[in-house]
Amino acid sequence: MPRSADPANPPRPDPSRPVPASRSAPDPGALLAWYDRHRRRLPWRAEAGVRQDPYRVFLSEIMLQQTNVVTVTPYYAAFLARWPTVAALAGAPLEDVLSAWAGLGYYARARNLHACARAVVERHGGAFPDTEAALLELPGIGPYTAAAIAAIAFERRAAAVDGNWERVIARLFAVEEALPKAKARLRALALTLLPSSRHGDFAQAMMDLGATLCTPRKPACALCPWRTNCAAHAAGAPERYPVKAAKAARPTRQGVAFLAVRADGAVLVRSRPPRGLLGGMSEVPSTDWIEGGPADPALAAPMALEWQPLNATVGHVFSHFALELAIWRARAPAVTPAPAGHRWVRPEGFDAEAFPSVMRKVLEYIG
DNA sequence: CAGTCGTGGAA
DNA sequence: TTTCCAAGACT
Repeated sequence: MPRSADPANPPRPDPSRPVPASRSAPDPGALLAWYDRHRRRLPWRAEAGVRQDPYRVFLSEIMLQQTNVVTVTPYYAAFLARWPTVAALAGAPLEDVLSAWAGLGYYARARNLHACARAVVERHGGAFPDTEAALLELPGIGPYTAAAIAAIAFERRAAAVDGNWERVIARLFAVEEALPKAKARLRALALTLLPSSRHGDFAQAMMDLGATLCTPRKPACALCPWRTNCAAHAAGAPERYPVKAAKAARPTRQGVAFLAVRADGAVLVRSRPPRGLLGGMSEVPSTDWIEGGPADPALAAPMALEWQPLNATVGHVFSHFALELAIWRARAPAVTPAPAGHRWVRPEGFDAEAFPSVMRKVLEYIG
């Protein structure tokens, strides 16, 4: 391959800059040796040299998407205790899965987790397929997760390129192209790093490296097994990589939540539409959430009661907008029937409901 | 392909 | 307080 895209105008050495010392290619063996000494013990990780149950790899990988280890840990333990096998999870009602997932965020993951378990049972007889391509066909399993399961559970040679890999590779090769456009280039570079054995260990070693040494801020380059192979380190600017595109500003939307409290303490609740924001989750009835707020909130009240605006606002930040939710509260008689599509839920039943975090904040105002 | 889709912790 | 960030997938 030519060094320049333009053969008529080949790049010329810049005399004002010294030619950088050539770096040898990163050796996967060096990373694996580091991993053998420093591998983290995590609840979903098998002992060294032992292949992990594909279901456990699957469950942990879905939960870990865009979510910290510390946050995932208790959810992983609860799911594994309640649904120890993919067949058990497939047999559960979706509402149970959603309520167990409540608080973890990105609720499409819970819907897809459940759909995937059912697909594994129905299409594959309850055993996860053991190739990256077949895994990729399952709901909720994308390029990263397919490669991670294939490598960790089945010892397939696959590049499980996650945010850690991207950061490590961007630094190793000083990739100037900005994410997310750079994803294809980073993946191509990742494929050049793969070892010829220990594929599961290598996938996890890359993640450990990114999580413990090659961190976004203040990377511990002095301890890195690939220190001498790293272009960003050689340039003295590891934190400059990966380059990222600017993010869009986050607008603020307003709404009003209607907190109807029955004489016995029950609260009026409904379920959100099955897809989209907080899809399938439980909620206190509210107006639409829109920039500038609803013109006439009273029109959205779930039933005719004496609604009292509280001097309180619930603030919550979603991934792509912030929400300010005013609280209107009303007391309802003991025998008030629930309007169509709604139900009364007493506080003892809250744990069985799929209340996302924003709704748990609203429910603090029961009074 | 850029927008959608949560949450809580750290700096 | 604000910003960024964490083992991404789907449309």
